[in-house]
Amino acid sequence: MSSLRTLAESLGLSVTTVSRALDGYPDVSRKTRERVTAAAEAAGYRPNAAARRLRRGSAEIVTLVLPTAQGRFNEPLYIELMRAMGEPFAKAGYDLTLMASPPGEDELRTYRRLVEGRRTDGLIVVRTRPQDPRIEYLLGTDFPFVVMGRTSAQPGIFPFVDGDGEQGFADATAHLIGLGHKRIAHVASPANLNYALFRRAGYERAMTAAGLTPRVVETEPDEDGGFEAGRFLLPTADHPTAVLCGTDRIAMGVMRAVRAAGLNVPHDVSVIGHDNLPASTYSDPPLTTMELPITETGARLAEMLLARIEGASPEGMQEVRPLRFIQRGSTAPPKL
Amino acid sequence: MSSLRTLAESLGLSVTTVSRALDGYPDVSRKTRERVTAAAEAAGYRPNAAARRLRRGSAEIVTLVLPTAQGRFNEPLYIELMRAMGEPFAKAGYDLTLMASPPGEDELRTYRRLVEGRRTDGLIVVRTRPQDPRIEYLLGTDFPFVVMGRTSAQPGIFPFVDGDGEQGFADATAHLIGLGHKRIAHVASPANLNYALFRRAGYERAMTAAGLTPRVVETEPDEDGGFEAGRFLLPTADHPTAVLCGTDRIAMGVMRAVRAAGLNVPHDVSVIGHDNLPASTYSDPPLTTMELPITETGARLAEMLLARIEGASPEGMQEVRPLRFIQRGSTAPPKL
DNA sequence: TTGAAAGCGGTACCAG
DNA sequence: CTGGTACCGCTTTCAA
Repeated sequence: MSSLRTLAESLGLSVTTVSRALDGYPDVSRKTRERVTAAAEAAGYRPNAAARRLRRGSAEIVTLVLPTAQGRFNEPLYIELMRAMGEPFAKAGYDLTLMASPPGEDELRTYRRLVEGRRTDGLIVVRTRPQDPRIEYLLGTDFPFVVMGRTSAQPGIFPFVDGDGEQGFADATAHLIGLGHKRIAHVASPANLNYALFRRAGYERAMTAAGLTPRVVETEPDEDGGFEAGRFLLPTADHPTAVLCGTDRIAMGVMRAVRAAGLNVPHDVSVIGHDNLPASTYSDPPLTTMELPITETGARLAEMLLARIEGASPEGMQEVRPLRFIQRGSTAPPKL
Repeated sequence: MSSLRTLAESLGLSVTTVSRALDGYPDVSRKTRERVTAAAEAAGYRPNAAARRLRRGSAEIVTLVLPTAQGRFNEPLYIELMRAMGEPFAKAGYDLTLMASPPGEDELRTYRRLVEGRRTDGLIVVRTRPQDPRIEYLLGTDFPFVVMGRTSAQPGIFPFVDGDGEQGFADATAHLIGLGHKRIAHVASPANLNYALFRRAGYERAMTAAGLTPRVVETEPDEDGGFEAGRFLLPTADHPTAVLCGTDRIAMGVMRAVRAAGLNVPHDVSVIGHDNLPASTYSDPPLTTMELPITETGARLAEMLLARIEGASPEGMQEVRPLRFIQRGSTAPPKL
């Protein structure tokens, strides 16, 4: 309600002076500033965001667009990411908002609206695909954005932070081999999710290096997908003694399939996931898994995006970070 | 980039005409309209959101502020809620955004910024407390908002949709009693969460009605809290044969405590939760639980908020809906 | 059917 | 140190 003008009138000052006093410009007398801030406080004055944006040409907002195909994604992760990024952005004067959008055509339209309507000052892209139309679009503008994850075949340079899924899955595979496993399967997320490619490659590399034959089943990255994959892999006598899963949710499904087949985790079949969901600590048995430490990732992404908004070049803003391996109860040496 | 003015200049028309042509006013010749829309399309014109907002006095945004205390909440639920509300809002021309905020002082400041800076046109409040300062604040303005959940001791009338936790927990208790259970405990969320009060009241009502003695343990509404509560309840010989939990996450922790005590779910101890998390279908055993159907809830809340923004009275916008009971494998008759 | 012009509420340049 | 004033880009009244 209270605008700069009414505030100025009530003080007998000009809007100019009031504006400057509130924005902390140095060229206002201390006494005036104090009077103004007190009055603003008393009147509960907040600048009209739209007016300010129009004038300053900046929305003071950064946006994470979350693709939301039914139940497919790991939502708590993104809320955690929001938490991690919230503070640096707030400190820099930006509101961090999340918009949900079904993937596909509409998603690109959402990006266009945001960018071309200047509804936001920067974007955080998540859930990358190997060749990602959102990133393609953004690279064609010079709009500031950062990516959690990577792409595989994208021309152009952009800031990202990603976990080293290739190395992480190679290490996990080697870990299983070290325990004595030979028949190790990989239940992979669909190849149209970029992380799936890296994780699979790491698994295959480690298997091949050990002279073992990779066996990959591709499935939806949720519990149902894992369950089906498990039902497919387990019935035979020479079933895998260990299953490396693309995500924790897949792993949950696989563990259930193991039980359904009358087998035991980890005694008959070891299971490893990725994401370290809250539920994974409390599954039976607790799930061995790995994760990209999200707090540091978020902080770094925020830093990068703020730098890009300030005009910094994306050069050198590409970071692949090691995954943290979390040993729990779902892995053990194979039965002899 | 392309503004109304540049567009108008390139067409040799006035901004007035171009604006009206694009907004579908009837008083523009068909030929002009076609020329204008084609040119706008070609130039990739999007109206500057800030300018439009300033002029129209509406942000075309509605906001859900998600309180995010570390790990305490059921985030997938809110993403589902966003999905459910997204379409009705989009159809009405509003962007639905989510902002994460740590509860407490800062949260209220967030609300103030949004409301007084006119950064949004409407708010969705979740995770209500019995006497909720956010709702108190909003009731003091005439700003449009809706609530998922209720309060207990709030003066004033506002739109909400909530699950009937009182009846749901009474029914669940009666269900357990029907199975033959007599020693039924309730692991409740803290009393500063409003839903905890209703659920507890329902449990106590059903117990008392059956002539049984209620036994309530209060704990943090997550797996750790459930685990601790379980460890507290289970060691004695006359431990409860059934535990009704305030949330699924509590139930997960309780189930783990049951296993840790060398007991079996549901054979020795039945467990029931609330929320129907994705993980609950895949726990071992799958968790018996209940839920507020979220799609309909979201649709209704969106409808209410749009009506409020249009100036409708909140009168009659209070809905308490029955919970859906989901019978799974974590409940059984008690051992004799 | 079209155009000129007045703002929406701030910010920032310029002058005093 | 303070005030006048020209915008930011769009919508909308009023006049032609």
